Amino acid sequence: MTTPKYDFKSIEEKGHRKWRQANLFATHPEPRKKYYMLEMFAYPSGDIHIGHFRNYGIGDAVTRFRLMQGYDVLHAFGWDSFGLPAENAAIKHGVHPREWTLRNITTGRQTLQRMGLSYDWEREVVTSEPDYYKWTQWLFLLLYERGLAYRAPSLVNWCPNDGILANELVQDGRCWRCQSEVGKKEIENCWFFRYSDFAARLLDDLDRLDGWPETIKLLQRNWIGRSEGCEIDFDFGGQKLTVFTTRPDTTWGVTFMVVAPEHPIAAEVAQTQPKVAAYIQQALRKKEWERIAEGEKDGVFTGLTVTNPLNGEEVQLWVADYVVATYGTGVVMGVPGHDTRDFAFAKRYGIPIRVVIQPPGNGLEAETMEDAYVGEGTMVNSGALDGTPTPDGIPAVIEYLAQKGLGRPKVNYRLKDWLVSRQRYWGCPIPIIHCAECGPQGVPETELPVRLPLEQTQFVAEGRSPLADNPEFMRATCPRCGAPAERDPDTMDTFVCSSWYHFRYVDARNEAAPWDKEKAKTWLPVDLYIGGSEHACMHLLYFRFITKVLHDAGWLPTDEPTQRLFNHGMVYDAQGLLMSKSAGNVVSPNAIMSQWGVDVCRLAMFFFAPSEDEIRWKETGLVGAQRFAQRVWDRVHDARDVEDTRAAQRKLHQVIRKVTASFEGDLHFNTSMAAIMEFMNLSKQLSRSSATTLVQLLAPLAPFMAEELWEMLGHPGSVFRTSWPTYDEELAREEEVEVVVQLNGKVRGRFTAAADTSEEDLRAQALRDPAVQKALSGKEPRKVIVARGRLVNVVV
RNA sequence: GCGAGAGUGGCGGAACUGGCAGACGCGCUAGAUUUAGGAUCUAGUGGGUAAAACCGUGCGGGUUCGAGUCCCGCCUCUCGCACCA
Repeated sequence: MTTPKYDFKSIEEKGHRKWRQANLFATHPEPRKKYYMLEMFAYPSGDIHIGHFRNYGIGDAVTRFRLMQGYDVLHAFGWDSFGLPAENAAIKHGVHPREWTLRNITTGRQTLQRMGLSYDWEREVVTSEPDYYKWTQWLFLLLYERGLAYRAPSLVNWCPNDGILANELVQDGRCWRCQSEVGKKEIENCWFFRYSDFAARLLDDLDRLDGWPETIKLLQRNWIGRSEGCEIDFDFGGQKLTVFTTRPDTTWGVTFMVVAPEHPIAAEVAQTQPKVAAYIQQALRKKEWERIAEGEKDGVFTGLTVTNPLNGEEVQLWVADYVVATYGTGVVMGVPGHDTRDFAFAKRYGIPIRVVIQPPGNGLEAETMEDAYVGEGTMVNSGALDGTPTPDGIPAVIEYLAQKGLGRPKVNYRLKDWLVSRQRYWGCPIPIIHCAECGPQGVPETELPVRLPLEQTQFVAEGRSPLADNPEFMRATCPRCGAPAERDPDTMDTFVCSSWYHFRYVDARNEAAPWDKEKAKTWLPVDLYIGGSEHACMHLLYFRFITKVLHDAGWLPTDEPTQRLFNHGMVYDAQGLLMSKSAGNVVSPNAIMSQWGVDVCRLAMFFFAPSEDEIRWKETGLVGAQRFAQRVWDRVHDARDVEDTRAAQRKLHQVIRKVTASFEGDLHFNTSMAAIMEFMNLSKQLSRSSATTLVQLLAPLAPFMAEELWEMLGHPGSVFRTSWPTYDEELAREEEVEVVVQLNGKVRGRFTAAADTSEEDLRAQALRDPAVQKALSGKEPRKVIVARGRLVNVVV
C-alpha cells in the first residue's frame, strides 16, 4: 500500500467535474440562512492578474467556509467592461471594442474557472451588453425623474488622448492612464448627479458602518470634507458678493477680497480692464498642478472695492488663482492677520494687515508679524464684540449677521456633484432625447435600451462625442410631442455601471425589471465585500450614494450596500515593485497554476501575510506551500484507526477554534495555516477521525486537494456539503500549564501545574524554587505577584 | 503642511485584556536516507559566552513587580489629502 503521488493536475480535473455535476455553487432559490459574498468585479483588460488571484482567492475561501457552515451563499461574478482601454485597443489594433472586450472576458473567465472559484456563473453580468446597460439607463432615468440628474456647463479636465477626465482621474496634473498633462476645457452640456446633496448622509452614515475599516471611513470623511461656518454677503456696488468662511470672528480683520479667476465677477471686471483680462487668461492657461504648487501667490487688483457689512469699510477687490473656484462660493475674504495664505498674499502686494484676534499672551502687532496667527484668542478691533474669546466669537458673529440679514450659518462640503457625461464611444449611452420644443426628455422605459451602435468605426472625435457623428444614432423623435429630435451623444462614466452591479447579481436574468424587490429583500445587504483600497473615495462612495438613491425610491431594503468591507493588500514582485507589463515582472496566474497547481498557489498566497497586508510574491513561498501540501497528502493517506492522544485531541480542538475565528473575523489565513501546521507537528500519526477534520479545515483554503482526500478517506459526496467542524471548549482547554518563576522580573525557573491551581499554591510552589530560595536566603520577599496560569514574579 | 498607519532575527511574519519576545514557514548548519534531488526524515538556529551572566521589538525618556504592547518627546518609511477660506 503505497501512497499515490500528489498529482494536482488530475485532482483538479476531478474536482472541477465533481463540482459541476453537483452544481455546488448554484444559488439557492429560497435561502433559509443567506450569505452574500461579494468581491469587486473586474475590468477585462487581457487576462486576470495576480492581484485578482488574491482578491478572489480570499472571497472563494470565505464562500466555501460559509457553505460548510450551512449558509446559502450568493456569490457571483461580472465584468466592468465599458471603458477606455477597449477604445484604445480598437484604435491600435483595429479590433472593435466589443470584440476585444468579449475576447478578454472569455480568457479571463477561463482563468477564473480554472482557479475553481465558487461563482454561480448563471448570474454573470457584462456591463457593456444591452441586457445589463438597459438597466444602467433605467437607473439614470430614475435619478433624472427624481431631480437628481441635471445638465450644466462644466469646465472639465481635458486630456489630449483620453478626453474628459473626472477630477479623481487627474493625478498631479496628469492623466491617470496615459500620463499626459491635463488641461481645462469648457463643455456646454454635461450631465451631473446631485451627489453633493447626499454629502451629509454619506458622512453621517459612516458611523453606522461598524464592519468597515476605520482607515477607509476616514478617507471618505476627508473626501466629503465637511466644514462648518457661515456665509457673509459683502456689497459690491449694489451686487451681493457672498463668501463662505469658517472664521467669521475675524471679519473685522478683512483688508481685501479675492475672487477666483473663473468667478463671473472676474469676467465682468475683465470686460473693462485689460490687465485683469490678461491675468485671467494666463491663470486659466496654467496647468492645474502649476496653480496648486504652493508658495508664490499671484493676483491682480481690479481697482474696485467691496464693502464689509460689519464695519462698512471699503476694501480692495482682487482676482487671484489661489482661490479655488469650485469650493465655497469661489470668493475669499482676505484676513492676512489670521490666515497664512492671505498673509502671504498681503505681504507680496503690500496690503494692510490688521490684528483682530489677540493670542493669550497679547502683544501681537501687525507690523512685526512674521506669519498669520491662526490660533484662538480674544477679539479686538472688532467693535461691539471686542473682548469675546474665539470659541464664543464665531457663533456670536453668525447670530449678529443672521439678525441683520447679512449672512447665515452654512455647512460647506468639499464633495462636488458627480459629472457623469463622457464624450466617448465605448460607454453606456445616456437615455435622453433633446427636443427643440420640449427640452431634454427621458427615453420611455419600454424603448430601453438605447443601443450603442456597433457598426461604428470612428472612436475619437475632436472635443465631442463620437456618437454625435452618427446620424442614424442621433435621429430620434421627441417622446412628448413626436417632433424630430436628437439623442444625447454622451455616454456615462463607468463608475455608474459599477455602482449597482451587485444588485443585479440578485436577479441577473430578469428581463422585466432591474431586479425583483423581494429578492433584494432576501439577499441584501452584502455581508462581506472584498476589494482593494484604491477605490476608497471613488467606487465605494458612488456605490453608497446609488444605494441611498435606490433605497429612497423604494427599490432596496437598506440604504447602505454592505455590512462589512475588507481591503486586501496589494501584490508586488520579489523586489517590492508593482508588477507591470512594461517592467516585465508580471507573475501570470496561469503560469504558476501550471507549475504548482491551484491549491499550492492559494496556500502560498494565504501564508505570505495577513490578507490586508501587502505581499511580495516570492518563489520560496511556493516551495513551503508545496511541502505543506505534500505533507498533508502523505499524512492523510497514512491515517489509521487509532485513538488520538489527549494532547492531539486538545490541539485539534484549539485549531478548529482558531481557524473558525479567522474565517469569521480577521481573515488572517496565515495564522490559520500556522495552527494547522502546529497540529501536524504535534500529531505525526493521524487518526482517521482527526484526518477527516483536518481535511475539512483545509477545504476552504486548498479545495481541490481536500475534495480528493475526502473521497480517499471513504466519505461520500463533497466535502463542501458537510458541516464545518465544531470545537468543544472542554476538550480545547489546557489541563496543565507551565508557570514561569521570575525574580525581579527575570525568568529564573519554571514548573508545571494544573491549570486550575490556586494563586496561593502557585505562590507557594514558586517560593520553593531553588533560585528564589537562594536569592531570598531566608528573608521575606518584598512582594509576590501571581498571574494565574502564567507566571509568578518574586520581588526581593 | 495636514491626516492616518507602520517600524520585531538573514527573510515573510507570530505574540489574547501589559505577563516566557521571535509561533508557523523560508533560508541556513549538522546528521540520516537516497544513483540523484528545489525530495524526505531527525536535531539545531536572535546576539553573546566554553557554559553562564548579560544584551535584544526604530531612538530617548516615563508609568509598572513586569512594556513589542500604555504615556510623553523624536527619527524613518508607506499611504491618503493637498492654497478647501
